Amino acid sequence: MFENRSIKYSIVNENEITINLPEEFNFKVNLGYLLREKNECMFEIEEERITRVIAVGENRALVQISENDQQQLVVRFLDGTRPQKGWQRDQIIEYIIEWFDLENDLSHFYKMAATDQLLKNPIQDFYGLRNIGIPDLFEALCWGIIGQQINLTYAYTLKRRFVEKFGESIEWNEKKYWIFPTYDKIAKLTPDDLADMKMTVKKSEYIIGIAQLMEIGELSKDNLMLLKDFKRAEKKLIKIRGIGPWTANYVLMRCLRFPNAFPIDDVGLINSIKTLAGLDRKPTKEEIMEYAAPWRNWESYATFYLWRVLY
DNA sequence: AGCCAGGAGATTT
DNA sequence: AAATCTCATGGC
Repeated sequence: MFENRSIKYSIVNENEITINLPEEFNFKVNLGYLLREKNECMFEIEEERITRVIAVGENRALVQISENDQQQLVVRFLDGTRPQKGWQRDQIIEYIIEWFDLENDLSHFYKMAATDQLLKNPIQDFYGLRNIGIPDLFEALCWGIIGQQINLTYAYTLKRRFVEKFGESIEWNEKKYWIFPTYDKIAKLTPDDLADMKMTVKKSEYIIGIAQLMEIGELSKDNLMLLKDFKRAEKKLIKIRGIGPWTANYVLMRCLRFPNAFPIDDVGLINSIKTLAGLDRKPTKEEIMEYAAPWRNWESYATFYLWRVLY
C-alpha cells in the first residue's frame, strides 16, 4: 500500500495497480463526460475502459483504466510499457490522480450546491462527476487557445490535426495512441509550419510563443504553482500574448486546479445559465456574478457541472 | 444562408 | 476606459 497524500494505491502485480476512489466519485458518470466527444484524439473508451498514453516528460506508459467492484480504479500497463522504476510508476499514478481530481473533497461543494438554484439539479444528474483535468500545462494552454471563439466540434478537429502532425504515438492492436506534442518541439516551429492546420495565424503565433516561453523556463506549471495566490497566477498568465481572462481561468481551473478559477466570459457557461434559469436572453456578466455569489471558492466545479448540462 | 462559436488583441471613439 | 473591428473557419 502506497500513499499519495490522501489517495492510496496498491500494486496488484507488475502490470496492474489499483487506486482507492473517494466516496463522491462515479466512474460511469465520468466516462459519460469523456465519451461526449466522438472526435477526441487523446484517449479511447470501449466497454467502460479507457485506453490512453500517459506521458510525463520522457516517462510514457500505455494504460487501460477501468473500475472494479471495490470502489477502485484499476490501472493496467499494456504491451511492455510498464514503468521500470518506482518513481516512474508513481509519476503515472500521480497523473491519473490529478486527471480525475481524486484528492478533492467534494462534500462542501455538494452541500452548497444542494440549495443553489442552478446547481441543485445538475449535481443530482451528475453526482460523482469530477472536474476532469488537463494535467499537462502546455496541453491545457494549447487546448484553451485552440478553442477560442470557435465551436467545440471544430476545436476537436483542430486539436486532432495538431496532435497527429506534431505528436508521437504508441501503436497497440493496430491502433495509434497519441502523445500531445511537447513544447520543445513546437518552440522550433514557425506559423508557416502550422498553416495547414487551418487555425488562425494568430493562434499559431500564440501557441509557438507559449512553447518558447516554456522552453526557456519562463513559464512552467511549477512556477505558476509556486505563486500560490490565484490572482498572481492569473496576472502572470494574462500578460502572455494570446492568453486573456477566459484562457487564463480555463487553465487555472483545469490544469492548476484553483477552486475559484472562473471563466466567466465562457459562452458555454452563459448558455447553460440561460437554459437553467429559463431566461429568454443571455444573462449579463453582472447577472452571472449574482448567480455565482454562493459558489465562492467552488466556481470551477460549478462551471464544470454547468458545462456538463449542455455538452 | 446566415448567425454563431468554450476570445483576444488592435483600433477607434 | 469603453465600445468596435478583425481575425478566420466551420458547424448547424
